[in-house]
Amino acid sequence: MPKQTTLKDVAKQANVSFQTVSKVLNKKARVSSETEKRIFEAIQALDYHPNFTARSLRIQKTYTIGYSWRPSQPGRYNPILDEFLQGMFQTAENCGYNLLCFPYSLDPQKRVANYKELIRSRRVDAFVLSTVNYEEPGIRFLVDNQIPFYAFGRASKDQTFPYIDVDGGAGLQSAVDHLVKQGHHCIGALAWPSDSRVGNDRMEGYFTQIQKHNLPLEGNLVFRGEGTAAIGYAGLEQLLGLPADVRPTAVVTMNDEMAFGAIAKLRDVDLVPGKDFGVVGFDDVPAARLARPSLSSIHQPADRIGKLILERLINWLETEKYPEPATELINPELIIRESSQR
Amino acid sequence: MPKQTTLKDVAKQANVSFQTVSKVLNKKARVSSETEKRIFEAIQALDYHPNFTARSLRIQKTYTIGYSWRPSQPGRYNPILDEFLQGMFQTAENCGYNLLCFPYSLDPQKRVANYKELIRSRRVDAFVLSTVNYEEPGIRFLVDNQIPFYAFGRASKDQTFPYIDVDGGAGLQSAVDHLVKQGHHCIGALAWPSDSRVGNDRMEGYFTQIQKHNLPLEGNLVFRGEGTAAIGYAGLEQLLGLPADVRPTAVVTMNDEMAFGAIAKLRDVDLVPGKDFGVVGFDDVPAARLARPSLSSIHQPADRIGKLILERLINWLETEKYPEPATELINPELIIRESSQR
DNA sequence: TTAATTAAGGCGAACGATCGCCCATCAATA
DNA sequence: TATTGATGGGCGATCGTTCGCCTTAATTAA
Repeated sequence: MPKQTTLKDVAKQANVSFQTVSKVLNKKARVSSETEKRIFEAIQALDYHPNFTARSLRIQKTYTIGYSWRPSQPGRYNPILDEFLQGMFQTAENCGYNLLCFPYSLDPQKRVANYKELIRSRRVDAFVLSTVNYEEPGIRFLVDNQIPFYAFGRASKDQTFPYIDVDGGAGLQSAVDHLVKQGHHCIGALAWPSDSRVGNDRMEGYFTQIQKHNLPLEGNLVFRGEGTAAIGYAGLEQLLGLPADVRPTAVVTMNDEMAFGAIAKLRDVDLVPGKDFGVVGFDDVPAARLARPSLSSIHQPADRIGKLILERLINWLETEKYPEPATELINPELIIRESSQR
Repeated sequence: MPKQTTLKDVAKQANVSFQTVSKVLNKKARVSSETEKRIFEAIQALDYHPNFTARSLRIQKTYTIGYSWRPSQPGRYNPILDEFLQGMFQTAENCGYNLLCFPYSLDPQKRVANYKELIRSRRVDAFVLSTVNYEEPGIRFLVDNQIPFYAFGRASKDQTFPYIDVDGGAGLQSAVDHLVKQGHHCIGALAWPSDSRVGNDRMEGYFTQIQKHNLPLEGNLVFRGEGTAAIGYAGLEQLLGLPADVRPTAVVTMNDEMAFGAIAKLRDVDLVPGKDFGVVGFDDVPAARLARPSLSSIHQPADRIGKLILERLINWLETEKYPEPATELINPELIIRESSQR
């Protein structure tokens, strides 16, 4: 590792004090345009890059934001991770910030310890959180200690903190509307277990819109389970087993995997997806577009959300003013494809 | 942001000089067990966490490793990103390191500028690279400037640098072996364009093993295109259109998407995947296990590779000895499922 | 008895930047 | 002539560590 060129080297070359060079770089100096020119030439000639660590120490800011997320289970995958991360990176770089990524512990207490260590050791200025469920001890810790952070997603309603979330409920409303327009009068749902905060937000939109259209809303129109293709398959099997007068002719689902499972079941009983039975997924995974029939699905603009979260968070850090409004909901977009059209 | 507790606070409480506290923490002191106890009690009581920035500045090390990767194209996804990242995070944390992630510019020159800025400003000590194709200017820059880095993947053969890669060729060899065992005597391939380094490494294994088994190896048994389901579909269509005496009864593919496309084609012409025509994918995406028929595929241990790369890189940084051996190949595992069994 | 060694810990300097205060010089004003 | 104000830039202090050298007292070896 070669020795670094420092302010002092530049100063010597330009024949000024090193503090003056610093001031010129930070535009805090009153210097003659002539010396300024000399300084910039020296910087060019020596290929000077300011030492970030030294700057951080003096300024007491790291320009670094911490992020960790729950790893996807083996055999599953996170459909928006890459896009979300890239969105954040972009904004971070534009604003002179960096993202520090660290492992997500499955033990909530250890998670809190992680946040604490990173913030107390001044490795990061703030955090981004995601995969927030109802009770996240990390959130309480951050709020209590007034540590700036933004979440992708809500928690329980009594916890207030800055977040941006996808309005999953609105997404499901538009899905129901769309299916109604396609002529469906009985619409089921393949949902997540009722301890899922994200799932419940989405289902609220389903319930609202079903009622609005005066459609049947019996308990057994909603099948709950984890979001796998197998559960989707089993769920549709059960819905198709209902008596003809209460049997749905379409389903909304909490993710595309369940939707694909449902379509597999339709095939097995010789029903044509779209024509005979409508299916709408959630996430708009790449396979949704490529599948045959292609899958209608609700798309989350992960890239935009990543950018937005970082903009808001950085603005908070720079102005030191708590964001207002602190919470925002982003409308997802229903992408209509073959699986829901007659 | 509350004021930080520093070494001096601890020292005052323990009634020693702050440098002594530092020495105790770094196990570089000879102190009586009694004062040592006092110091640790003070640390506990004040909840002291060493300031990482100050430490970095003094030590001239950041304990931070930079990583950026090519974002997945819209409508596609990176099947091993999450696992690879988590593997790296884990090892990094265990060794007291952190990962700094930054955007990947599509402009190679800007990529080099990015590396340079991060290393010259002393924000990171080293880099991890991935998605390396034949000619990566970033690699030349890092090698020329003797900046420590490890790559996930090889480049052209005349560039020597430390990397770990999946032995894709070995993966394809085992796939061919497996298909031969299933009784196939003519095996095609759905490959990537021939400017893909990763693709060519894999195909080499195919060619080798086809020759070893004395199977036909005509040019038109290999169909090339980007790794999408549509290309897989089109590719298989062409292979099935060959005269009966040179028509393959199985294919290996460069990724699972192409394999799924191929299976879709088989369905359309009423061939039963596995029984009538063998298909082996690559990547072992989650959907491979869940699809019907389930897809045989070649699995890359991304988690293990992430861990390994960081172990090697950190070892290099700590010992300051160029890794030996500098390059390693990891055998992927062929997961046999329905799509390749009769 | 004296010199040499060891234990325990103090202290100044340095890492590379930023910040605020100070001091010349010179022209304009009272 | 003395005062004011602006311009251009120097300089000490500081952020929180670590490192190496030094001091003092006690212990051991010669």
